[in-house]
Amino acid sequence: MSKKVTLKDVARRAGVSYQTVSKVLSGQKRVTPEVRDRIYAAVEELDYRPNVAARNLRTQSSYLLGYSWQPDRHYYFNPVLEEFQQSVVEAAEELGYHILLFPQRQGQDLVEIYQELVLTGRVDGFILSGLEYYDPRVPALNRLNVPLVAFGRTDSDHAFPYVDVDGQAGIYLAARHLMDLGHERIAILCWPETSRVGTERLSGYLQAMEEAGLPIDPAWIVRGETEYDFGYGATPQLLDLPLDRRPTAIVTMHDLIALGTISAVQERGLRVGHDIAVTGFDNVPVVRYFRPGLTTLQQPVWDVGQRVVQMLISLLKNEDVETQQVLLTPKLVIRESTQPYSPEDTE
Amino acid sequence: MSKKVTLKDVARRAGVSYQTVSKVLSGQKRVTPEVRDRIYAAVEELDYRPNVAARNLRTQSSYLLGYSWQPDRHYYFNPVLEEFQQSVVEAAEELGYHILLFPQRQGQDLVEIYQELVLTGRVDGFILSGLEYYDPRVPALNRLNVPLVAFGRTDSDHAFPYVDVDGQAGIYLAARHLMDLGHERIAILCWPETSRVGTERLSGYLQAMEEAGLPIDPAWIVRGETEYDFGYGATPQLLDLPLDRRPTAIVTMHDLIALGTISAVQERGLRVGHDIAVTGFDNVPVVRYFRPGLTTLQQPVWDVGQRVVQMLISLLKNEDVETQQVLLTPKLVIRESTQPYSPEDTE
DNA sequence: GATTTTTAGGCGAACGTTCGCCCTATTTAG
DNA sequence: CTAAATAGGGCGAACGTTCGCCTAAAAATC
Repeated sequence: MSKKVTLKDVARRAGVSYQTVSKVLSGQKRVTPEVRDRIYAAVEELDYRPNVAARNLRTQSSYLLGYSWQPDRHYYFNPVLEEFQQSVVEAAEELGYHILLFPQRQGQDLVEIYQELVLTGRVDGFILSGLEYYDPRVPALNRLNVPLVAFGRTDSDHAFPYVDVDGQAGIYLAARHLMDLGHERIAILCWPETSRVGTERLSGYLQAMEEAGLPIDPAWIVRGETEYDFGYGATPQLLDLPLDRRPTAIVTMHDLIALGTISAVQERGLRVGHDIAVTGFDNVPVVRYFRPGLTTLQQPVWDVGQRVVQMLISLLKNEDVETQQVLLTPKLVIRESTQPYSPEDTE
Repeated sequence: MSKKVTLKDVARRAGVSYQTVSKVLSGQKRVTPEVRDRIYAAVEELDYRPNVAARNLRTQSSYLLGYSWQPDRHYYFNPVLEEFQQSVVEAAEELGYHILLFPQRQGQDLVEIYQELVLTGRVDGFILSGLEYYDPRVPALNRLNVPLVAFGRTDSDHAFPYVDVDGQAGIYLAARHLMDLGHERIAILCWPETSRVGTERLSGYLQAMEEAGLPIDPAWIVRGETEYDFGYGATPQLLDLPLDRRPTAIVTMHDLIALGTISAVQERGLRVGHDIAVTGFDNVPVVRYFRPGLTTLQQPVWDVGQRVVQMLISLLKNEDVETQQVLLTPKLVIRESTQPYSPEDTE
């Protein structure tokens, strides 16, 4: 392989100084058309590309955005983050940036890892996802004065730029939809109180119930941590309630919880949809393979990714960003798991 | 934020030249213990980290490995590549490298994209996945003289380093397992002939049948492209065969195909496992939620990722790599979808 | 026609490393 | 006791850009 082509090679061929070539290529200087053409011809003939290491050193930036996600090592299934990542990669490339992936092993000091990447100048900024209450990364990165934009929010102590999907509005939509179908006794399977996302989604349920003037039986709010197993395990105790307290609809935090619930409902011989309506969250691809089709909420994940990157790069360029906090609304996808409530039916 | 700390800052504090600091930190020079301690103390106090842009410029390398995967934009579900990516990220970091992600939009010139990253010095090498017959990336990168290691093989025209899972051995294992259970009429749902992975897996089936001296009815080999829908759609035509030609077991190329098959079998009122045994491939996480449990093949994906990275980095360092072509065997995971063949049963 | 402004392009410096070579003082060998 | 070897550390240069400033010629102004 031939040696690397540099600015000097181009300059020699075009008969100008290499600094002039640099300026012409970056559009910072106008020159006579002849010189311009000579330069571009030389670039073409030599197949010149600027060396990023040199540019990075000079401009003190890496044009790299750090990103990391923490999967459960024994359970790879996260279509939402998968789509988010892909969106982020494309958006970054369009703006001349790339995504640098780094690991976040459990047990290792998170902040340390992020700090290392900043101090070595590896990355210009970070994309965060999977935030929880009091996420240590936000204050740490603020202290290091490094830009970040998150997919998701944390506690409101520190103001920081993010794009998030409004889980409250989502569950509110689901609950309203059920009420429109005539359901009044609506239960919810939700995540532990320590989950910010869960708490927020729950509040959408509470809001919808309150607005509609529907009473909430404390037994209708069940908390759990796993996905399918939680739905499968928690549903029987809802179905065991006296008939006048038994919910006719179950809202869940996630599609997989909903699948567990549906399974439990079916094992009772109840009809999903009519007897017990069920909703999920995320519209994960595999729900396609289950019947009845699951009514669920679709997050505008691709859009989130695009906006996160655009916002982060604006921040890096010191452009002022209009809104630093964006909240997008999920879309209700209605399928067969939610049907009009018809009390005179089976059983 | 204070200014960046450089070698010169450390040197000034330690009372030596900055080049000496560099050499001590990289272990290239021995110095008196006192000087050594002074240097390390200064590093500690100033929290010094070497600047990677400068290092990259000087060493003419980026310590970045390029990786890209082409997902179906409207269908995010690829647990295997998800695990592979995570493995690769961790392995790279352990060896002082990072993964750079870049997009591969359809319709765009693949080779162009890879070339750009090489000529600008953005990456030192590439990790490839999702290879197909005559993959244009392999010869293109060879021509550019840039190291690559692939997860997967392509046609054997160009010898190149790869780590792959032996699909032939995998399907062979599945077929043998079915034979051990007494099955003799075994069908296979496979991918189009244009699929290298599919062709290879099919040959495992052919090998097992031949070794066992079992005849193959041409109707037992069905080809299709989608996943669940293919399994669901193609199975009835197998079940419609005259009883003496009807398969008692169906081997498939993928778990999702198997799920479609199971669904079709169940709709016929046949018992999955006993009447019709079914096997999948990949052991994707969601099979957990289906009953009966699916017998399938688990790829050692994590291991593949580790080896790919180790091999690539060895190549970059010009260390000689013993074996440039590694083939790992998948593990058969036996669940309820394969049971002993018992012909006197139902129907 | 003399002076000022603009234009085209050159030049030096710096970004923060790594690496080879050089020098001096000490140790070892003869 | 002298000559050679070694250890400790310094110094200059280079990696390939970008950026500000400078100069000479051409153009515009009075």
